[in-house]
Amino acid sequence: MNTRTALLDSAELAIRQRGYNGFSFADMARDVGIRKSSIHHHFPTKADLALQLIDRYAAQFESALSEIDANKVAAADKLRLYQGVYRDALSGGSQLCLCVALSASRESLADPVLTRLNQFHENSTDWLQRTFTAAAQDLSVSGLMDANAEAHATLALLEGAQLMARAAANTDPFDRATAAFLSRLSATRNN
Amino acid sequence: MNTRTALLDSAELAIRQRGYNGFSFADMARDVGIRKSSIHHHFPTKADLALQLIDRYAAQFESALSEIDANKVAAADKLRLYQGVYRDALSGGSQLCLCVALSASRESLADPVLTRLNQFHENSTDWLQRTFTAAAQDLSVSGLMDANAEAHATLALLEGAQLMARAAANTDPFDRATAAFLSRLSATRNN
DNA sequence: GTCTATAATGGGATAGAC
DNA sequence: GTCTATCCCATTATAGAC
Repeated sequence: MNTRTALLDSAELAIRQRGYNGFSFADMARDVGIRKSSIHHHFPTKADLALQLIDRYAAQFESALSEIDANKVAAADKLRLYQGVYRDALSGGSQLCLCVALSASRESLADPVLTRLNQFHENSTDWLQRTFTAAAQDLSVSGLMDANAEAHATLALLEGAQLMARAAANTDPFDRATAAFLSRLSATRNN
Repeated sequence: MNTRTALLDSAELAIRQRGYNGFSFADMARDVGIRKSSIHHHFPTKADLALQLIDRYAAQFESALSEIDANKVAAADKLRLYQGVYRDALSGGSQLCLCVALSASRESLADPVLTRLNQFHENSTDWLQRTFTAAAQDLSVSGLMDANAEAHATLALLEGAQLMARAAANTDPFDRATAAFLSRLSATRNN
């Protein structure tokens, strides 16, 4: 495999498991099997690496959302899949999704990284708002409020639930926190 | 003022603004006006300091909840006050409440600190569950689901909303994320 | 209780050979 | 692209004088 890709993979896993401050060039070098000074050839600074990491992640996430949208299913089904993405990312409570991990490490991030992070959050709430607006049409979600409020609440709920589960090193808090949300989604329906 | 108290205050503010890794003995020493080696007289290690900090915080929080309970108001009013605690702690987006800041810095915490943190989360969900159970009696909250699920969802929502707002350095995401929650609470009623 | 002085460690980054 | 060697900095922590 590409050394550059191996470095990105190592960094992403470390950040998701131990946070931005828990990832160091020394650790990555040991992981990949090169010396730490060699990393600077691929990524001049730590901020450069973080920037490319979040860009790669955002692209993957966008494509995951497109895939969800490609299926012509009810809005409730899309929201169920969206919750599943966050639940899967937890890996049983051992890691966060990259965006939550970076949000939690805000104080250590360079400005350009912070900008991309907020862009990521905006893209997420935009997609959620569109989906909740669709739900108001297909009536697949119960107790609907304003779509913008629902979108922000859903993102906060899922990110907060990840944080709780990671603190407890257990999926349980995530499942409890999202149970009420899931129960508002109507049963799957192949329209 | 007590040097010990001044050190705790300085540490708490630093952690809430910049995270657990953004607080150092050097910074505290400058804040308080002593040399950093003198800090070890009051707190042998950084973990000792963190432990005493979270204990102090948990005691303050418990007393705030008792004060909320002391007023014989509807459950919805108590939940509104609870949301207000988290909103006020944000200080316009410049800091988190200590428990969220520590949750976000999980990877750097010593085991005893992590234990207290999870204890704090349990106390919080217990109080919320009792309050949602009361809401099922006084009918002051609309769209009620299972009290345990509501409790975990509310804590995750508030902590996640703080995280979003801190990332954006703005209260706005917090207000949007909690708007739907607030709208479920019936208007104030002096019973 | 506070000071000076000093470990001991680990972090990101650079220069220059190969 | 990767290496060795080195730099510079910040961090927590300790010893011992006052």
